[in-house]
Amino acid sequence: MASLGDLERSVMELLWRSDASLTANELRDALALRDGSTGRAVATTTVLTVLSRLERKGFVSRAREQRPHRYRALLSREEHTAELMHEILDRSSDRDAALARFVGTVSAGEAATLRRLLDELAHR
Amino acid sequence: MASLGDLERSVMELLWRSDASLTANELRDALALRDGSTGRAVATTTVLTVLSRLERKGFVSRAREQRPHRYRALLSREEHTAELMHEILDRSSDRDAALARFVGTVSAGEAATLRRLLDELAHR
DNA sequence: CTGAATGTTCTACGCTCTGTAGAAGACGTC
DNA sequence: GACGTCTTCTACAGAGCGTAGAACATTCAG
Repeated sequence: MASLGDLERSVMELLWRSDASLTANELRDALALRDGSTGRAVATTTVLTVLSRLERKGFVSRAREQRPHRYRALLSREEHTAELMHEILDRSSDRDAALARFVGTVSAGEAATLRRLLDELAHR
Repeated sequence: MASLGDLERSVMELLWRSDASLTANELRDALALRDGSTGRAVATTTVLTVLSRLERKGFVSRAREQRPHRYRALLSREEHTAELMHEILDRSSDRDAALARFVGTVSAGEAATLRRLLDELAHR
């Protein structure tokens, strides 16, 4: 999976947060509002360029029928995160050893969550 | 954690595979040998530049006392993988949801491995 | 139907990262 | 102190990203 730049990531965050699809101008406004003064003030064309690149990279889809075009994330944030985790595991020569390290470093709460998830998985 | 380019990653792979620390020339030779014809033939200075950058990024340490300098990975490959997985989880707004997606997509064998690891964790 | 407003694509530029390596400098040895 | 070995300095090209104006396309009000 391709990696994301800062602005690309910000745009994806907004798309992930929004169930509905968004337009370039909505995204520009949301970027400007986010975090108040920290928020980026970017031109609409900038957002459109980023969206084109995100589309090319396979992160968003675009509804071309409507005007203005509406964009939405192809994967949910969680799916995206899960995919990245698998990708990283795939790069490791020994997946089990890497998993062991990972499990060894999760918090107690997360260990409990993992147990619960694995139980649910087993009982289905 | 900074990301790695192709050559940087190849060098890290070699350092991870080797318990001992290696010199720039050893790494150059290993790169040339690896995968036969696919192996990269790079100049020693290229390797040294990459090693300097890896040192700056905090991936390798260098023994400056000896000549030639010897380099070794600061983290094991598994530690590195585990760190990356945490980093990705940290970026997710809902770690539990992301974990759930992840667990939902692991193979049966890996699920079993995870259970075993969590059991060991509990009994210690 | 036409002009204005709105939206999209094209083009471009500067910055940073990475691969690449020669040139120049440092070091140890004979 | 000269020679070979090793390291640092400097440099450059290509790609990715943020940035956005200029040019083109579409829609809509009148």
